[in-house]
Amino acid sequence: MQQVICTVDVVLLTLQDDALKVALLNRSHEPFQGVAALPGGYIHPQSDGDAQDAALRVLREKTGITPPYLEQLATFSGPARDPRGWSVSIVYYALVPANVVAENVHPGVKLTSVDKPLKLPFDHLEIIRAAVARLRSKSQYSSLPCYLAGETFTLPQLQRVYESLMGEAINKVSFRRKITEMDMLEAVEGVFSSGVAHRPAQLYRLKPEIHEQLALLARGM
Amino acid sequence: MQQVICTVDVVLLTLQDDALKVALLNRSHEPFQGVAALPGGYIHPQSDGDAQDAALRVLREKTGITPPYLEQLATFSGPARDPRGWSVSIVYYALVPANVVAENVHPGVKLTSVDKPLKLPFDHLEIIRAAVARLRSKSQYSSLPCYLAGETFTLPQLQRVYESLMGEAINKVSFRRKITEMDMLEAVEGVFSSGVAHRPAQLYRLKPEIHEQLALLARGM
DNA sequence: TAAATAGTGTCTATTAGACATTATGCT
DNA sequence: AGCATAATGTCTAATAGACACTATTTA
Repeated sequence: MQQVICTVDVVLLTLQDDALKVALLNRSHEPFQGVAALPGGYIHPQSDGDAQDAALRVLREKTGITPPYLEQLATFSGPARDPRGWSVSIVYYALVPANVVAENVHPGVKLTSVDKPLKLPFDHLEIIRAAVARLRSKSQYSSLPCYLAGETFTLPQLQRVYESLMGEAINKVSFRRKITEMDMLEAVEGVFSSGVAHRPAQLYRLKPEIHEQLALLARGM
Repeated sequence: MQQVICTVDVVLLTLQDDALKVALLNRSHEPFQGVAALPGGYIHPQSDGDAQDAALRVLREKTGITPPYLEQLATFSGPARDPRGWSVSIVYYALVPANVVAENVHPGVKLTSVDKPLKLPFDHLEIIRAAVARLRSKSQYSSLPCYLAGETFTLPQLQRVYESLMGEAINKVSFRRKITEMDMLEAVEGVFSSGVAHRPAQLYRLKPEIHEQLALLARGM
């Protein structure tokens, strides 16, 4: 009969100071007790409706966060990735605005730059690299970065999010044409009052019908 | 302790008469014995190096085919998708040229149009829809369709493959510009002699360094 | 040499980016 | 008023598509 260990892991990503951070926490059990790793855990067949439910539960229990966006990344498997034996990890990635992290995150969760050289147990480094690659790839042609920008945001703020993810400046006029083409935002009454000495920008939010969905571009950013 | 059934399923896709077909075979065991379904089976932790190895083994054992392209699609899970209990299926999709199918496929494998209304056990219909959506999506901006076109092919043949997948005509000049931009083909010495009464087309094959990889376009087809 | 399709040159339309101008808040 | 940044208008560059023309094979 089978002896396959079945777990979920979650790559929680957020933007802090224009840099992409991943949430790590010190493991409470063996193997690798005390070592920083991705939040993860066993599937609970008695209570979990599917693997995504398990990922949401694990993320809530371990980090205190319920993410506005969660998507399956891939499944990692093999005999060597976990010292307990042949294992399967169904991995999800979550996008969370910085303020939602700050207000809800459990103490002990560490936000670490994804570009820093990380030492991580299991195949968690490979998993994080895959999640970041997926996010950056989808950011080229979709509304995905909006889920890192918060509940409401201005277009200059959103452009900074896209630029941080892509690692390069975007033409302002082209950016706004693309945002209009995606048809995913609605203006929030009242404007962003920056307190600084210049014209304030209009606030926007994702249209309700877009939540947890993605708007797509025909030809990319 | 856990009671999670861990399996792999494979969506084998091929182009036959310009239509996308999926390989189905009648199940040899319960549940759904005798019913047409995707090739699938248990992971063998003693012998499988990872889930992809299990998918290759299952595909070879059940259909006789070793695919030139195999990629993880997604993992499907939950308590209701399999009557045996809470289950996980790590699903792969394979692209195989029609002639490779014809020359190697086991008797009993049925190729069925993916657009036909299918009655399938488990969540196999949803899985096939996801695989077709992934293939069509990636065909917009990558060399993926080449794996459906055979070992060697002419540019008019390749264009027909792309057009069949996308469901619409492509401008010939633009298509050739995009193929050149992807820089993935090398000419095969000698030309395709169609035997029909017109100018023969140059034969091409994927560059060796592209095999099992994808060439990408900056702005799509 | 006529028919059929391969392959390419070139013009036009569409899309993206550069740059400039106007708008609007604050000090 | 003057500064800073938001928002938009408009010109230019780059890319995509339409169309036509040449090339090469067989009947």
